[in-house]
Order: sequence, then structure tokens, then C-alpha cells
Amino acid sequence: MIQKLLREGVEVETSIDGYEAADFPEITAEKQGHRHPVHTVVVTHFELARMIERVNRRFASLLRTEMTKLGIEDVGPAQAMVLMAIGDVELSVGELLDRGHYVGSNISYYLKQLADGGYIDRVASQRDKRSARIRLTEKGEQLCANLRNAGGAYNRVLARDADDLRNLEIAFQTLHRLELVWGNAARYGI
Amino acid sequence: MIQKLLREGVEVETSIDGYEAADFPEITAEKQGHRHPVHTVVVTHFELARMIERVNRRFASLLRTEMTKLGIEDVGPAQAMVLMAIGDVELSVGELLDRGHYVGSNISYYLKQLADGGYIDRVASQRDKRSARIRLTEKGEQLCANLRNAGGAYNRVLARDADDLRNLEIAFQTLHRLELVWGNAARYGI
DNA sequence: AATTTTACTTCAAAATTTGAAGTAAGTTAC
DNA sequence: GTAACTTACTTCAAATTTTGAAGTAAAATT
Repeated sequence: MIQKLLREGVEVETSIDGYEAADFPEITAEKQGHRHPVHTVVVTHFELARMIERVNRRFASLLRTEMTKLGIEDVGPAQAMVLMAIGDVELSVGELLDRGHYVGSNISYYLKQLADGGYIDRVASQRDKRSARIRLTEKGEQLCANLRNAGGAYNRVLARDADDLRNLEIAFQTLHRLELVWGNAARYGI
Repeated sequence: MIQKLLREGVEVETSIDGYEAADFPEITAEKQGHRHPVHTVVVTHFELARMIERVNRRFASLLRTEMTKLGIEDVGPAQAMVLMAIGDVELSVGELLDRGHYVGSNISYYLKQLADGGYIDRVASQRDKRSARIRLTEKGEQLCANLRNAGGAYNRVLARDADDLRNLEIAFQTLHRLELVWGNAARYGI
């Protein structure tokens, strides 16, 4: 059985596509059935990818909503993610590229908009004048803080007890592993 | 400690952004340090979202490469994901929307391209002539089969033992939970 | 000093996504 | 039975995001 799974995928509770889970946060956040899978199906590499795509889409639209509430009009959710990627450190464009697996021209474009909007400062490095040093302005920090603040509610819903924490941790690590495996495969072939 | 984490995030091994993990599949696929976190940092809701974004980006480019290898020129990775979402069942556009949290006009657009490329068949339902029934053609099934086949190698790398399987399962379930929480929040507010 | 490499930017084109408006079929309420 | 409404989808134009090719200037190498 394990052998077969190793070849083909992973067992998981619940149907992959039908959303039979209840449709309200109070209920879906409950633990019923979560720890003790009943009937199981097989998840492949692709099912995971599809799940990731869906979750990503949901988050993007959530972020868009959050930003609309904050009255941010000059930049979109993608730019906000770049802002969050910068965080509270000063870094070069190259470092930022690594942080998000962006493409250079893409980041360059976003940084231009963020600089125009006054969210970041861009200074040529003293030691290497090719390299631009990026950091958030007051305004940029404020936006990040607001977004993080709005996110607090989700943290509370998602991480309710030690069990949740463990699962989130495992999910994070597993995604990191996917990131490495898929990334290396793209560069060196599997 | 737990109380603080519940409010702010989740403990995880390793730095979030620096990729100090080795850069080759052989090494990164190893288990060293994976089960026993040493130094820990806090992951928030946002770090998870950023991770998901990165992993999604990586997968998309992998899929693009895979499709180039297969000589697919008429549709892109996004359309291929739609194809995979359809799978081996016949369904309506509405059902497909639910499967991927797509927007209607978007799917409509993709379906048009997929139909033009001969990857899907589209028949008006007998019972309700507004509703289009979608299913893969021979060609569509072939592409899906090829992609699934290419994906087999990743399944083997990602799911090497029972421990990996457990982690992948937990990651899948946790992402599903994120999907529900973020989705409900978008519709009803948190 | 010439050449190559690095670190980025620019620009145009392509791909993806959104949103508003439309159509046609089905449903409901007179 | 028909007017009004809803559902299931499509179309189109615009916005956003992403890619890729070409460029620039500084640094490193030869």
C-alpha cells in the first residue's frame, strides 16, 4: 500500500473538489473530522498544485478587498506582496528577486510603481553603483503594518490551538520543500 | 508561549526568506533537520501567503517548461490547469467555476481557447439549454495524461516514505482550510 | 585597455484577469 | 399566459500581471 502511494500520491480525507465542508467560518474552523480521516482519496503532485493555485487566488482577492478598504488605489495586491517581501530590511533588487522567485523585469516594473507611489526609497549602493538599495518609506511601512494588522484576525482563526500550530508549521515546511524541488527541477531537470 | 503564538503566528525552523538550504535536489530532498527544528522563527498568515505565491509561481513555470517539451503551443499553463480541473468527468461551466474559484468570464475565455484547440467538447445540456456540458476530447485527455505522467517523477521525489506522505497530507488539508477561511472571509467578512 | 559579467532598467508584446454589459433559457408571481 | 426575475453563461474592452529581448552602466576579469 505504502509502495503504491509512494508511486502515485498521498492519501487524504475528503473529496478534493466538492466543497461539502460547511460554508461558514465558525463551522469550518471546527475540528470535526479533521484529525481522523474517514474515507480517503489519493492526492497527486497535481492536486497539490491545483490546491495551491486556488488558495493563492483566494488570498489575492482577499488582499484586494483589504486594500480597497484601506483606500489604496495606486498599487495592486501584487505590489503589496512585494512590499511585504521587502519587510523591514534594506536590500538590493537581486535579493528581492530571490525572495519571491520573481523575474527581474517584473520586479523592476513593480518597484517603479512603488517608488512613484512613495512606498519605497531607492538609493544606489555606495560600494557598487550598479546595485540599487531598496527600503520602505514611512508610507510603505504604514501600509504593511495595516495589512499585517488586518491579517491578525486570520491568524487567530487559523491557529487556535497547539494542534493547529503544528499543522501550519508542517504545511509551511512542506510548501518550502515543494518550492525547492520544483525550483531545482526547473533549473536542473528532475 | 502558546498564547503568544496563537495571537501572532506559528513557529517554524529555518529562515523564511534566505535560502540557506542547499541548492541541489539530491541534498534538499534529504531529511536533515526537517523533522527536528533547531532555531525557530514566527510565521504569520502573510508568510504563508507569500510562500504559496512563490510555490505557485514555481509550479507555473515548471508546467510551462513541461508543455514546451510536449510541443504544446496553442494553450498556456493556465489553460492546462483548467484541463486538469475538468479531469475525466463531464461537468457544467458552473461546476468548473467552483472547482477552481475562477471568475466566470475568465473560464469562458479559457474554454473558448481550449475548444478552439480541440482539447474539450462543449454540448448544451438537454435538460437545461443554458447550461453547457464540458468534457475532454481524446486530445485533451492525452495532454492531461502526458502532464500527469511527467508529474510522476515529482511524486516520487516528494513522497519518499510514510513520513513524507503524512506531511503532504497535512499540508493538503491545511491548505484546504486556508481556502475555506479565506474564501468565507472574502464573502462574509471574518 | 579591451572584454566579459553583473545588476539592473526599459519597452513592447503576450498572457491573464477583471468587470460591465449582453443573451437566451428557465422560474416565479401574478 | 405573460411580465418580471433569476440563472448560466458569453462577449468584449480594459486593467493587470508577466515575459522576453534589448539596452545601460558599473564592476570584474583578462
